[in-house]
Amino acid sequence: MKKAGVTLVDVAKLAGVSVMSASRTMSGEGYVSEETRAKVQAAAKQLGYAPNAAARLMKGGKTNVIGVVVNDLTSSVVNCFVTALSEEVRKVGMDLFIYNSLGDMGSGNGARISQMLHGLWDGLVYVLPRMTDDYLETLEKSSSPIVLINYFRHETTLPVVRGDNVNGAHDAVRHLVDLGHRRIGFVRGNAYTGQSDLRERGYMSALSDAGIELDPALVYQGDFSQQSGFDGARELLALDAPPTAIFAANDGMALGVLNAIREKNLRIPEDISVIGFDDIPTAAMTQPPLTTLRHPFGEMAQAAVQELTRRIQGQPGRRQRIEFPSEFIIRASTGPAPACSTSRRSRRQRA
Amino acid sequence: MKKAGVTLVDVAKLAGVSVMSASRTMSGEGYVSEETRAKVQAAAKQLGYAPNAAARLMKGGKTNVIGVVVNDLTSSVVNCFVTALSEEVRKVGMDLFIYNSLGDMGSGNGARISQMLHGLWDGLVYVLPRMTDDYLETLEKSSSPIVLINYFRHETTLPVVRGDNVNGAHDAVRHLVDLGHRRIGFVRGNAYTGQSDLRERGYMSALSDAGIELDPALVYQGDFSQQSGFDGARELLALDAPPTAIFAANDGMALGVLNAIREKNLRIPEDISVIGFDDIPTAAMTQPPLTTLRHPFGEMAQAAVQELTRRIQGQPGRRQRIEFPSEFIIRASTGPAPACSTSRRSRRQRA
DNA sequence: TTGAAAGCGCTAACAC
DNA sequence: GTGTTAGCGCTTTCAA
Repeated sequence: MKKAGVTLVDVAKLAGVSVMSASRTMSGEGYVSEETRAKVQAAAKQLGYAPNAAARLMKGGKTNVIGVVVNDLTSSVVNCFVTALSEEVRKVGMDLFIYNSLGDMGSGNGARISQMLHGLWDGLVYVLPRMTDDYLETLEKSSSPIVLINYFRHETTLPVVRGDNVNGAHDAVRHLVDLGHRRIGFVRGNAYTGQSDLRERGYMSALSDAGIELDPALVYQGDFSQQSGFDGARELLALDAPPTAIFAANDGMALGVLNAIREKNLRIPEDISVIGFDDIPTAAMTQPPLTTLRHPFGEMAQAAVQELTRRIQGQPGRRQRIEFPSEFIIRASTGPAPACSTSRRSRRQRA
Repeated sequence: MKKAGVTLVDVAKLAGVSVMSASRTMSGEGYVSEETRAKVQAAAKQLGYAPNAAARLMKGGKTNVIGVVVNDLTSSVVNCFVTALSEEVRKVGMDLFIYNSLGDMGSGNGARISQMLHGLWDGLVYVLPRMTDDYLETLEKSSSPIVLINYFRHETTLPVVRGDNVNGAHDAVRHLVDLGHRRIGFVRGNAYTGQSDLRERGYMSALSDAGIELDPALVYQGDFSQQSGFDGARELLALDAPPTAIFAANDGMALGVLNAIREKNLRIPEDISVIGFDDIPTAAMTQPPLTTLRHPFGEMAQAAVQELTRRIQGQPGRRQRIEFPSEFIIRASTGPAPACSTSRRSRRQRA
């Protein structure tokens, strides 16, 4: 381990050349004779030289680094976005650094981050941000290019890449209706990000399109956690007229729903159908595999990176809002409504 | 949105003071009169001034930022460490930035990262690194403080914080033996990180301590994925003398094992017991909840950060190897060996 | 309490 | 091809 503080001057001195030749060798720009290059490289290696990034940046150059800020890295959705972003960013020859705000999206923290960003990043992406108004204001004033992914709460001047929630949820519930379900439960997430509300809107519109009246008893307030999905399903299944299908506002809660159903020894999907949202990796591996919806992570990440690089290069942003339809993924957790469903029962009553 | 490139000179000019006063105001160090301070702050706000981090760093100051490099952010274990590190780092008043190498731990990439690190981070943590020898060499030569978490492959001069794998695995298998199991399957992970081997060593030593001969047919080569756990369990259960318990080298594979068992309509743990390793969040939410082992993420993260900050402050590292015992978490996926187990059968044969 | 000057490590621009 | 000069934005001297 060499001492810190080896500078280009040291390398040049040892190699017996000028600082500029050393610089050219290290950065790979401009003409250097093979001989000089070799000498410099040898010297650099011997001294354990590492270029000082800060000094390089100071020349006003791009850092080729994009930062992404998230609230909570344990969220599968966030994870999918971050991984997709890593790949996209790499494709355009840049690097991605991730900052986990651990949920602290207060304005003080916002100021901290936007300070750190200045000069160290070429641009910033916020994934699923859940920030205070102050924070948003700080960002809007920032001089660095910024793109938000899946931000829904307020109007903003910042560019936003979004997945569609309403239509996706509508499709899902419509699918259940088409399968003959009439009593369809909904498990809400918390309101932080605004996504749960949108998904609920899709749920309601699909019901109303099908002429089914909304039964408030079938809507449970969860918090996006698996546990809350479990609790919610337990409650819904205990109703006098339990649902024959449950739509959860995210996959995490849907997993809890599956567990609760299994606990009651009901079969999926014969007795009850389940749909989630997000298509987290586990969703494909449950038993039965979960029918769900997904935002197109890859495409959204690509759009965000494109929009960001455009702005980094000083070109005008192309679009202020880029919306992607969600994909409906039908797996084995949904099936025809059971024969003993409400519709059948009502028919019997008529008879 | 203000134009980029607002500098301290601009602020000072607008405020009608010297650059130094502006600097002192912004950094909060040194004496500035209330009046000057107010003027400067007003000017800064009006111009949308943000200090240029790069320039600050160049003065050789600390950045108060620690970087963590991971291979794969989708791994739950990595995720747990990263989150724990975020918290620890924040506790000591620093910030954590995460870099996802996406599995590219070749030496070229290593050089890239260690270049970026230089000057931008005060120190680096590598979590579960799976790097080439070249890469490791680059790191060892680096002048920045570095700590590795859960690195097992080679000897290194870098400080390493490790979880114990051998004894943990030994405990787990010993537990099964105590419950009467004699035929215990093992599902290996791939060898990249060296952890699977260590866990297997614990498995073998526990068997041999109990006087059980190792049956190679009971060891399946997986790759840490849920799918491979599923495949492995299928194969083991199809044996003429199937195991009454399966120990998987990680929780992901254990989840696959659970699915395969369920698919065969066997009961857990009445017919067959399952143990995983890592205690990923889902492990507590399976049905039945998974018996497993965990590295103490929080304590390990704390140790890593402590060791790193010590080195950042120029103090000598306290220890080169810090090892933590793993915790054995008994949940409901393990139980007494079934009555029709091999031991019983052999007794019958004797009779 | 404030300001002027010097310089951090590097590279763009211009000579040689 | 190579070297010299200047300066990025900031802070650490030191002097006023």
